[in-house]
Amino acid sequence: MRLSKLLVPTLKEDPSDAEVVSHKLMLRAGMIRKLTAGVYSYLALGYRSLRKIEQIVREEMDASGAQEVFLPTVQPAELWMESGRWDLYGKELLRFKDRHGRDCCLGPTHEEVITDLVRRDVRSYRELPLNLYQIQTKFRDEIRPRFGLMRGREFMMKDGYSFHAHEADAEETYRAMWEAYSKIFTRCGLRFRAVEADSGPIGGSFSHEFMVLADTGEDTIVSCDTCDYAANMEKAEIRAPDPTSISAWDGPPRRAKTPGMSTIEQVSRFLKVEPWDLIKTLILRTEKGPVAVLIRGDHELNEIKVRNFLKVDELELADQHIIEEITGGPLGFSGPIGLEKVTLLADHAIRALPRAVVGGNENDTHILDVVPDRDFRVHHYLDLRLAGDGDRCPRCDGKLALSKGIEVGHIFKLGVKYSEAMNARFLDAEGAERPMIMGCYGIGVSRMIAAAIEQSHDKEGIIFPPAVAPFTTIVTPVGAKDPGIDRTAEDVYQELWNQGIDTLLDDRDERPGVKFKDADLIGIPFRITVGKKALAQGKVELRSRKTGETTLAPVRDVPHAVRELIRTWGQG
RNA sequence: CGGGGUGUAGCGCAGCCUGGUUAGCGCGCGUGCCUUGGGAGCACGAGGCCGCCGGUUCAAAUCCGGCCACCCCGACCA
Repeated sequence: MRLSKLLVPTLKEDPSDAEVVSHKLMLRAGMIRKLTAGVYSYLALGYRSLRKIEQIVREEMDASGAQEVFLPTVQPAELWMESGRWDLYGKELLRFKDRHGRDCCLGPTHEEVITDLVRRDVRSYRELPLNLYQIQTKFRDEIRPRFGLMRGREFMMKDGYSFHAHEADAEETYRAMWEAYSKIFTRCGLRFRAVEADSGPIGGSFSHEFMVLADTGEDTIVSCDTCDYAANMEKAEIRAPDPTSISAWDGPPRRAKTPGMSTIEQVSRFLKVEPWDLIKTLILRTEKGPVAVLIRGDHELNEIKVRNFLKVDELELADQHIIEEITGGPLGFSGPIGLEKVTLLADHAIRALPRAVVGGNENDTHILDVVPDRDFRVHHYLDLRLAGDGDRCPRCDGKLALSKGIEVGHIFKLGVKYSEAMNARFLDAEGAERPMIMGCYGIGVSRMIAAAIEQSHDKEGIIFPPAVAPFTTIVTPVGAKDPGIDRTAEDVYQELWNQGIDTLLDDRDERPGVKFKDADLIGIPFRITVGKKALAQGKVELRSRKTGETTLAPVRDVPHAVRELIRTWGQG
């Protein structure tokens, strides 16, 4: 295509309302424009990238045995009431009424619709398994959309759902999706990692997130420096410390006045001890009643772990009334000694404390020289905290390290949550009626563009991997008054298209500097510069956006040379 | 939803505190000359309901009130 005919409104300056690089660069490169908060229009370049990613997703999904369908965006409330999510989903679900006053919503996801579709037409185990997917616009009315395509309200997503007669079959598809996702992200030229994720209260299932590695990512990845264990923050397990060799303190506990000192920082400074000598006593409220959780002073609670152990949905810090009722003391001075009324959970690290400081369950009082299991009794020692740099790997002797990523894919074994709620049943070989076992598999297609840019850019602009670039090459004639240059540029351009390489021709009447800057900004992987000097030898220049390396090639060799560059792109 | 901030030409901004010429600057845009290997130069020019509504005043981009939009931080972390 000819750049002179495309709408590519590049910007020299950063738009004031963009914060992250991918957002700034996509705006500057003329790929997208904002319509309203979290909602973007795709211009030619942005849409080409989007479609390239879609196509890769489509090819790999089809190859994995899934079939593409297209489901409605507007969905009736009844379906959501049936699954129970009409009340649960919250304000992210954009609701409205049609002209007849019927409640409707814009689909933020499609479990209900797909389950409804399948339950109507599938009766027998002979028709299973099924794996259906679509690539479609989703709308989630996020509290605070931000970062451009990274966290929009309207976005493009590939969502897939599978239906099975047996667990084993569901797991096989799960693995197939894992493979397909790995191929997709690899083909897109992304550096990524699949990490274990928490599967929530649905139970017994498992889940993986696919994270694009980027320092600017919003999500934290916990990974082992030795083995291939990797998990997200919620899920990351920590190996318990070895039984301590330090003999416990044999003196009695002492009470100390700590006026107004209720935070870990205040108490440790005041008593001249380290934060890891303290025990935080957290009183939590759940729908099954209050519990107390002990965490070392320098550690942080992982609420998901508590939730999963207790099998509760609601979990929050108790208010001061509950705290006083449970502990007899005010908020900020809770401790495990004498806590008889509640279950007491403790992180593994507590057991290894030889001589700790705890709250006194009395205003302005802490207790020193406390020995766990001697001075108070813990009901369960568990892994209850968030992983940190240097914690021990649960699978090997390695150490855990934290890094940042952008979630671009999530695969999930759903089980029978929706099939049960919505009565999606089949008859098995014995003639018994059973709910279908489901899996669901998502890819944030539009987010992948942003992730690719976050991962790959420089001061000049975007550095697109060839597979997701709006165009693979750009032919840039410089020296406008020379008809030989224009003709050669035209020839190269035609030849590249003839050979199936999508190419942009910068036929604008602009100075070379402008063309170069724009080509770099929009991140076309390879630039073919047609200029006087090289052309005198019958050659053109071939430049890699990524490495900046330039080589000379005879005109007829260009398509071959480009293919070679694409092939070796990832190794540069 | 709580807190903070910003709305002035297509984009980025100044002006506002201390009301008073024709509301400026850079980029971009148009025309012409010139230039042509990393966002050139000169000249001329077009382009503004100063977010919206109301109030104060002889007079409002500027002061006051309300509304709207957008951005940032936070939103069960002792």
